[in-house]
Amino acid sequence: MRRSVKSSAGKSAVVRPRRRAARAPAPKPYHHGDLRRVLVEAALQLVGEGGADAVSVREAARRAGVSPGAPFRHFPSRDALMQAVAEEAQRRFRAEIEAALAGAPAGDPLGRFRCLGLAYLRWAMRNPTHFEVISSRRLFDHDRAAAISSDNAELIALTEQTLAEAFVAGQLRPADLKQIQIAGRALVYGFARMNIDGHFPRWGLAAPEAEQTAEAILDLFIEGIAKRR
Amino acid sequence: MRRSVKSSAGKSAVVRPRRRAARAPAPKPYHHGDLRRVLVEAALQLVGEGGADAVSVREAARRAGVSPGAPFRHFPSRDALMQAVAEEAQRRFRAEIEAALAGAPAGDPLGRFRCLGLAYLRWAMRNPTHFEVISSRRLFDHDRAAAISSDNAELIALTEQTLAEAFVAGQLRPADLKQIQIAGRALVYGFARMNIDGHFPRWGLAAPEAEQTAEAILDLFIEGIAKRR
DNA sequence: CAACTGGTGTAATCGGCGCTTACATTCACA
DNA sequence: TGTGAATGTAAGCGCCGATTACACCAGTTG
Repeated sequence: MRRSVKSSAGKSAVVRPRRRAARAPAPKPYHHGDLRRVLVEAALQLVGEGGADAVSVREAARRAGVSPGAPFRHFPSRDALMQAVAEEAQRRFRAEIEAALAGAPAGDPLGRFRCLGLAYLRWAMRNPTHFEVISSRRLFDHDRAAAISSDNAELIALTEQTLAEAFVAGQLRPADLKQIQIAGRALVYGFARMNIDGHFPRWGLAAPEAEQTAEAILDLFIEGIAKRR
Repeated sequence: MRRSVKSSAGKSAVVRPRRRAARAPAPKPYHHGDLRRVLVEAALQLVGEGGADAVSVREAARRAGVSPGAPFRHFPSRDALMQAVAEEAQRRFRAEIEAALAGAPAGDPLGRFRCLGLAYLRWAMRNPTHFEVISSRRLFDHDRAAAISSDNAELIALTEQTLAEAFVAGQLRPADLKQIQIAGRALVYGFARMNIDGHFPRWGLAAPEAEQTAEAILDLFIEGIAKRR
């Protein structure tokens, strides 16, 4: 929408004859080779530059050095491209979460729960546009993106399990676990989206403090659900 | 973006001669009279039908019965129109909040805080697209929308004050009030956006239960910050 | 009353976009 | 070596936001 992308055009540089010379390094192979991946990367880059709305199929094609119609050989629609972009972003997100969880204390479920939330918040704060892509169903159809759905379902199951462990370990005050889980998700998701949606300036929160505030509200929440000592 | 709007066009009905006949009821006055307001209403309607992205200046003009260029006499850009739409939505939101607060218990600050959160959640759940418009800075420039900014600043100040009252009344356990406020906001905002962004189906939350879950997580949060009895 | 002036709408147009179709080129495999 | 499928290009459709030149109308002023 509202393409703000201007694109410096150019591209006039020497339209070499297509016939590949005997020893020339194949200046313009007709077939790109890995266009699909390059398109996703270009789109991911566009997301990083101007948000999800700044992604246009044509611009991605331009950056990949192909004609405007070429991407439609690989993606039936712009939304399908965005879906692939979202899958890639989700892949990175998940890798981060799992890495964080690997370095979490084993015997302290609530501590692991905190690690999960912290990793979620950190990644969202440091990759706001990528987070934006995976957060809204408008940008891609979550239900159809099997990879994403299962990824997310796994993450949901993971927090559920962690919370259950924390409960049996006697770390939680009595409450509905499902409600705790949803509330926790709403908290971190809301904080991340407040960042994306530009709410923090109005709260007097600059970028550097935002991340430590994220940690603070997570701890506030956890204290709220933890059994008082 | 990605106009899905089809618009049945038509509009061919009798292009009466412009000269107004002696007693005719002025079939097509050249000047619309209140185009600005009508455009905002049309845009608001479009938001309700297909989300914020479904708003196009041309479609709003179509529904107002004017030419595609006419809106630009009143709004320098589509974003300016969206800003006006957001101001209208924010006006309604604020009215709802204030009405809810009017019927809140006077001597119980924490109860009033709960009322605030509940009104926020309820309005957001029942007017998801309107909420979407006022929630994202992408759809309009919050900082330039003086009316909105001050509205929102007032709401922020209101919750801050309510929390402070709850604290002096001894209703809160020791904690940073600002952090409580931000956490509370993140919670309700996150829940509302999870609804907008279509997360709830993945959580097994249907529309009817969502609203009572909203209440439940709000209570969970409030119990977390309240002084234990 | 007539003429001017400023506000508001129309018509035409521009470039960008998503997407489709027809055609060109190349690769992989029989 | 030939041939079909895969993958690129070229051209074009209709939509969009936005701009410009022009038409119309209302209210003021002489």
